[in-house]
Amino acid sequence: MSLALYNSLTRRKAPFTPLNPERVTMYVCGPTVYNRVHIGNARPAVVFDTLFRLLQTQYSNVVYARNITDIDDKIMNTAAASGEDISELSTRFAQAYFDDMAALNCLEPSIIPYATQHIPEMISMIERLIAKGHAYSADGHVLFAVQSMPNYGALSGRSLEDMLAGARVEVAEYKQYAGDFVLWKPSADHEPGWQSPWGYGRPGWHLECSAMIEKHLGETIDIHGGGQDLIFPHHENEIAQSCCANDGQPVARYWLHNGFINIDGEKMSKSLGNFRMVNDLLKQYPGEVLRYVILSSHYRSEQNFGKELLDSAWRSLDSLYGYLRGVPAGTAKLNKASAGYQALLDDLNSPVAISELYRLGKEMHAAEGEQQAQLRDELLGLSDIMGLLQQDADQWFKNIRGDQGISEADIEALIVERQQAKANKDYTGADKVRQDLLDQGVVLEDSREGTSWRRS
RNA sequence: GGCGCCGUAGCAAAGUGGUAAUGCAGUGGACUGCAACUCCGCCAUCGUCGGUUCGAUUCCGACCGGCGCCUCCA
Repeated sequence: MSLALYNSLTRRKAPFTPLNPERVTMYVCGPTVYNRVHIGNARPAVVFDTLFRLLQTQYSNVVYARNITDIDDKIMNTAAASGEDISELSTRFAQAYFDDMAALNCLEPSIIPYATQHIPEMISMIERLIAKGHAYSADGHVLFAVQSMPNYGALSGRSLEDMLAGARVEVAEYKQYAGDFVLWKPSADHEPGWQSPWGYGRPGWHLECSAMIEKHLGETIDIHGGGQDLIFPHHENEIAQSCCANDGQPVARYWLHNGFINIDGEKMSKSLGNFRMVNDLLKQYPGEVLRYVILSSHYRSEQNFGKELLDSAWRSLDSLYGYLRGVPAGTAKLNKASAGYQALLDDLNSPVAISELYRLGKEMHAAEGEQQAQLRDELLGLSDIMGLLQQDADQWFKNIRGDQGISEADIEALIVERQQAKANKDYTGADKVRQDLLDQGVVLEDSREGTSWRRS
């Protein structure tokens, strides 16, 4: 089976065929950098990183771009509130985002374009849209005229009338039509901005993606991804801008959208105060645990994050690493005929692929010698696509869990002490040592070769 | 009001027109000085009610319950 993807535009799953197999292109909407990112931002990063890895098993040249939105009213407000320079603030949080995503085993995208570095391209696109009758300037703004585009609303599946019927926002008086959206807006003197044919101002939110896609990836890309909340208005407007600027050329052929993450059954929101920042979670859980949780459900479904889920994911990963522990290190080797790989090709069915990890792990554990080595390599080949099992198994169990733990030297010393007690048939003493260690999160495992330990 | 999504064991989560993968937890047993690890076994009829069908968790309809989006940046 070859890769099949669910396309939000057609609302169905279809075989993926790139425009140019020699250069497969993917663009994913990255964060607006005005704060630490929350776990909801991590989902698209992990999901599309997995797709990036998967595509690379099929095509030799995959170009993956994920942008940084570094000009935006939210950034301006945050900077104004703290007095920090806007570029310093956005640079700081962009780096924080990179750090967080790296902790989740996300590969670096091929290209990381920044909005502020593409102002000329955006201005040029606006000029084209005006020239072609799709945009107009009014009162220092430039607006996209949605009525000039016949099938505006195709992605989100709504008609202009429907959208306006439910509109709950007052219509600015400079708009010719209530549904028109901003391409360029004026900045006050003290606000960040750039000179343009329409005066000092800054770009509208949607424009950067259209301009950067065109510049770095081309008029029409293969895959465009992002969170479900971006379907409307962001992606709808991106389509409008790019398509109209390029005489009807589609901007993306496959639109992929991941579902939301909720916290304990509720949407993350400021009013509920239930944002889960990736950085905070990383203080309690290895990044791989967060990644495992994200991949343990299908990317299009809603996912509910909670402590129980995270703890259980950690124990689940312990099982997988447990199978690998004691098996000599190997080299990942992808078996393209395997059920796990086929599951990933089927619209990224990571839950099934993960279940195959267990099957392979069990088989490997029961096997010996060359057969075991083969199964190990196959296991690693599959887990590599998902960015899981990226650590040495022994190390996984020795890493300190939580805030702090007893040192390795102290553990070893206590084990020696217990051996002595056992040799003296002082089982009460031996058990006490074990219980003491257990109380500190260390589990002892006796075997013919001696006593080993792990943190739990 | 408009558009759309979801409802599978304690917690998660796949899946299929022919009686439901997998993980965690639980539980019975083997192993162990006792444990841990590991192994063997057990643990669901798929929100409710109708319809279509030889047969539905899977298709259709209704209902109940939960949720998302509906434009200038919450």
